[in-house]
Amino acid sequence: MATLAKGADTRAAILARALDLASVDGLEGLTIGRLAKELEMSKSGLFAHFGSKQELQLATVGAAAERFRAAVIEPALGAPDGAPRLRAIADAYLAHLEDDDYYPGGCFWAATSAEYDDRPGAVHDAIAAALDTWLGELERQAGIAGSPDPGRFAFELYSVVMGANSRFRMGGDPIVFTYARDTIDRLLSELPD
Amino acid sequence: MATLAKGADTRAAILARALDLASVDGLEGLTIGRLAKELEMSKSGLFAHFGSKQELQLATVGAAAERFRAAVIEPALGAPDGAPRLRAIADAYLAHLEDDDYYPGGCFWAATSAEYDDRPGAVHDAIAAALDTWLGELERQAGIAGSPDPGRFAFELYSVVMGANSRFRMGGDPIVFTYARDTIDRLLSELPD
DNA sequence: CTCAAAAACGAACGTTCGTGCTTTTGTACA
DNA sequence: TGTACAAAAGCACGAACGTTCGTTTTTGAG
Repeated sequence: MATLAKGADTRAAILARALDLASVDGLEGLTIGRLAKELEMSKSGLFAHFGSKQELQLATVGAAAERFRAAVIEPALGAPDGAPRLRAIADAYLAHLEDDDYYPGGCFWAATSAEYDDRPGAVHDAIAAALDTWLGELERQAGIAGSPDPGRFAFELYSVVMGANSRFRMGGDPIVFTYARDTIDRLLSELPD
Repeated sequence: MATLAKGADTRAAILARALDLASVDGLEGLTIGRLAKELEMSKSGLFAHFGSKQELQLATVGAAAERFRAAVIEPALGAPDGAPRLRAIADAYLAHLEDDDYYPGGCFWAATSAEYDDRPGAVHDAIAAALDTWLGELERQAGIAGSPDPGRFAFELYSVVMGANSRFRMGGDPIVFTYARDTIDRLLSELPD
């Protein structure tokens, strides 16, 4: 009983590769022809799994959300709510930026949110929803941790980890991770008790 | 004597429009055909000004650097070196994000640096150089202001203003500008005397 | 073993991409 | 007024884009 769901497996393989390509070239630069060539299958065969490029893009966003949850959110679920959870999430995020085995093009959300911030449509909405979910979780945990302004806290945390991604991608100097961790230390130390 | 340098004027008009398009669709999404259509001129006529798409992209990056300097750096030159200069730069940056008359797609550098962080080549290098210049100026001013770690200071300042751009573009809630200004207040208040 | 459904394929479509070549237009100066 | 030169246009090209079609291969259930 080698493979139960052959079609679903292929689809998963397509999306895994699509994630890598999109983190480098964006969701517009993600091309059906190139994706098919890399997977050694035909354009039309690949295309049939999604029916349109937009559906492929949406499926890729969904797969990115899954991978992000597995790499960043779930490892942090062992930490207690509040400040420890916030630290665990931030650590997991920064760690997965330093790990080349994840997106070869850095944070998928940094790349695609900058790409789609001005393009209305379903893809924009899907990315915005994923980011809101993440920021909402940061805000929720900041509230539990006793932050006087959880929205502001979540914004600062988001900014510094995204800034580290941006600067590391462009400048290549890993010292930005130290900067980011120091800033996170300070942010967390300002929380009550 | 209506126009002295007709060719140069056309070129400047092309680049001004290219800046707007690129801030929305990126430097890859910037297309010679579309740019020509919007300016009501022929593809080939426009193309002749640059000779290649990459030259157009590089010229656009140069024009973006000029516009950025005019909108953000020069208005801040009236403020004294150090903390006041840093505040003036940050204020000018945030103000020009709120002004729709500048890039309709938000910060040009946020959009294009995310786009090109993994594409090696001359365009990447030009963007990286412009960002390094800006961050270098922040770092220099932080040093003058007496920051114990100017590199870290510059990183934090960069992260928070870029985070404001990113969140405002995607979420649309202008409260992030308040968040950013509060964070900048705190950063500056930590500088000696 | 059969056979229908699912999956993948190959070829072609209309369009747009960047880029080259040739020709027309406009303008400054002799 | 004629000429030289820069600017813009016109036209065509090969390649790649997303998409559609009809066909072939693979697969799992009866």
